[in-house]
Amino acid sequence: MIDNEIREHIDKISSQMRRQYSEMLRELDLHVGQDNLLCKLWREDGITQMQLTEQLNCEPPTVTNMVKTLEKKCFVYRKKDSVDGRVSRVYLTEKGSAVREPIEQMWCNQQEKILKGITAENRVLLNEILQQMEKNLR
Amino acid sequence: MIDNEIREHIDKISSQMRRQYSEMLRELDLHVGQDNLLCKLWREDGITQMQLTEQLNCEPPTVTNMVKTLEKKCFVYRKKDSVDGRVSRVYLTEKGSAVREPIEQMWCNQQEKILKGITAENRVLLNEILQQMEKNLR
DNA sequence: ATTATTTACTTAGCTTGCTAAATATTTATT
DNA sequence: AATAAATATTTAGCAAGCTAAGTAAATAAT
Repeated sequence: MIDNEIREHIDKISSQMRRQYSEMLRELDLHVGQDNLLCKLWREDGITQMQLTEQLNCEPPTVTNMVKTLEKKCFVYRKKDSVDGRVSRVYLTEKGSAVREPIEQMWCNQQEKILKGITAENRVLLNEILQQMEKNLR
Repeated sequence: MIDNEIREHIDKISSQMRRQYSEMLRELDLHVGQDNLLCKLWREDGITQMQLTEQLNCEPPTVTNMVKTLEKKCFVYRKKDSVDGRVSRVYLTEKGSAVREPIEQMWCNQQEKILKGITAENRVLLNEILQQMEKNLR
């Protein structure tokens, strides 16, 4: 069945991508997934952990742990919100800002690699289909 | 950039799929990923841990741990190979065979869900593109 | 035959990701 | 004002997945 093949392809592509990202990120002393968290801070520095859980689509303890390890490695730091004492805001350090370029370069390379041999029209179509699939999962 | 969108879509789809599988598998007392391991045994019972690492495309310690927890929960059992003393073979228990149907049903439902609204021709095309992408990653 | 290398697996220790339960602060109720 | 409920985060504990380093058995080299 083709539907089954599609599910298996997606499974394999995502796990293989993850593995390759993992390898490349190691050189920057980062773990897979941490690049996505930093990306949210590049877009808006100082967002709350709650906003991170929403944007990363994960659970609060995951953010707590990720931020904690990123803090230990000096990519980010935390500061309590001055108005709401419950809220913890996450900020980039210089080191956290500095890895932006190599990470974006890495993403770019990976995109090129994965889409090699696929025509421009097919990329557009693929994007539409994936958008539909993403919507279907919500 | 559309290439960047595609990468992000794949990221989101796979993590969302994983999350939903996780939820459904909990009812069967299984963790996400364990369904894939069991699947290999349905195809061929009694394969070695080495074969599992190849087929699951993961590292030996991952298989060791997964098999260990699946053994603890009585889905599989291990037996040393009679010829080669290094080799450990993994076998399904009755319980491990019994979850095949609900798991395959779950996969089937998820496939239907994710491909809703995508035409038959587009599914064929999507499958071809994904196949290409998978090859690109090797 | 003995030693060295390869192969299959395990152990220890890490991070992501989860759930369930706890803490602390803020807001809503009474 | 005192109490209850909601919100943001943390802690504890689990499993997947990884790397690096260890064990044990089989094979190759001397």
